[in-house]
Amino acid sequence: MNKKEALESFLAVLDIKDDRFLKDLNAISMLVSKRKGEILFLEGDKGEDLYFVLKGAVKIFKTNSEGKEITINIAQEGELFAEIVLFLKNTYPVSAMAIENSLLLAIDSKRMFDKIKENPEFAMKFLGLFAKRLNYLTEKVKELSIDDAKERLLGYLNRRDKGDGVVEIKLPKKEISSSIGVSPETFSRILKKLSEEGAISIEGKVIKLLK
Amino acid sequence: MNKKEALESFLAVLDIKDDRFLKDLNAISMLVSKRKGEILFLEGDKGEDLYFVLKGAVKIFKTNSEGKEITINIAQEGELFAEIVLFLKNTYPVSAMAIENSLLLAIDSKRMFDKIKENPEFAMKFLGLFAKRLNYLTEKVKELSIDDAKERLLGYLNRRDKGDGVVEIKLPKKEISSSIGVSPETFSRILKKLSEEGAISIEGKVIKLLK
DNA sequence: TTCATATCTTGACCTAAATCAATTATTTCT
DNA sequence: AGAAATAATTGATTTAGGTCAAGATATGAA
Repeated sequence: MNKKEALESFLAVLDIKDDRFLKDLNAISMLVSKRKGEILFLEGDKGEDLYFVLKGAVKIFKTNSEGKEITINIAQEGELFAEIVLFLKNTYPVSAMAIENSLLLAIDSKRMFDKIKENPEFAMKFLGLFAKRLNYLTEKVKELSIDDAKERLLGYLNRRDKGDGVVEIKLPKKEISSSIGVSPETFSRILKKLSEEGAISIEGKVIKLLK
Repeated sequence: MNKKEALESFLAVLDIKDDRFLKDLNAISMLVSKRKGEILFLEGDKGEDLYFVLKGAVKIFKTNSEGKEITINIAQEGELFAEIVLFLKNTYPVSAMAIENSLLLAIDSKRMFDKIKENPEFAMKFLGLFAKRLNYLTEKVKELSIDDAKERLLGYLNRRDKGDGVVEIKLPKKEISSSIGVSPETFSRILKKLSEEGAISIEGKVIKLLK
């Protein structure tokens, strides 16, 4: 994938159809590739870039003083992350690690901020994007505090069901378990139990939601 | 408080200093007062208003199928809530209840949306506001999944310490406990334990953070 | 002020899910 | 292909914090 294609897919996600921003965006962004396991930034790092995922997957996570970790989100193809640096200048409030070999578009947040200010169209797109993100996090807060592990796992699967009840597990299970706030052991046990209860069927990396 | 003062304090929070929006905003908003315990809206309700708290406190919460409840946020004087309806049209994704007798400014979201579209200044303010909210929720997700009840309670107190180590508990303890995702019993026990350990001292509604 | 209602505290008990430990599978690298 | 490393499963054990119950305080209405 070349830079032009990258920018086009970024604009497509923002739902901006004409090409007049291509040159502008080209000047404030660059392609970067990261190998699986590479850290992009850690919480507290100074940094100025927001990212758009062209290929691969990046885990956004937080760690506490005891070394425990929670995955806030896994950004995959077509998703933005760290866009918060547009407004909380200077330091990243989360950490990010590539969990697959990934190709990313790194966008300079200061200059992107100016673009947003100059173009109400961008501002509205970002507002819509932030609203979705707020909704996602609100739901996550709810699940983590009042839904049990089984409900959270079913929630995860249901959100990925496109209507046919078939969900392909593309990420390592330990990443999924961390993203629903559950230990890998518990994840494994619940999956087994759901299968025994007849709620799902498991064939390799494909899970079918029954009933 | 009259309508003009209400609008002025709303604009002050948005950090907009001139008065040119006063008339516009007047046309799309109204003062409403709610008694303690009154529901403003429930999750799933159709609704078009976002709110600004002039006086009192409003609990924003979510409930699951088993009737368990988590407080997402308690909006107090000078805070906006339900601003998400600006972008997720039609239905509220959370519920809201006045937990004190409250005076609110209800703002029509459709017409506010148009104002934001017309005035990049508004758009940027809302983006900044959303960014803060995203940060708050991200921190909350982290606390709920990897911090224990004691750390969450200390986090709550520390965020309210303005530097002198003195925190006044203005809200009912059961509201605070729900907002940190803990049962009232556990809340009570941890407070006692912290006091015994010498980490805090409690004098009525005032808690002093020692160390 | 007094009665009624709601909130808070404390104790006893229980349970969901984490942790620890040991295999077993699956990737990845040479 | 084979070895080494990483991920996933399963069992045994522990524990943080929820629930239930009872009593103590506090709040508010008449």
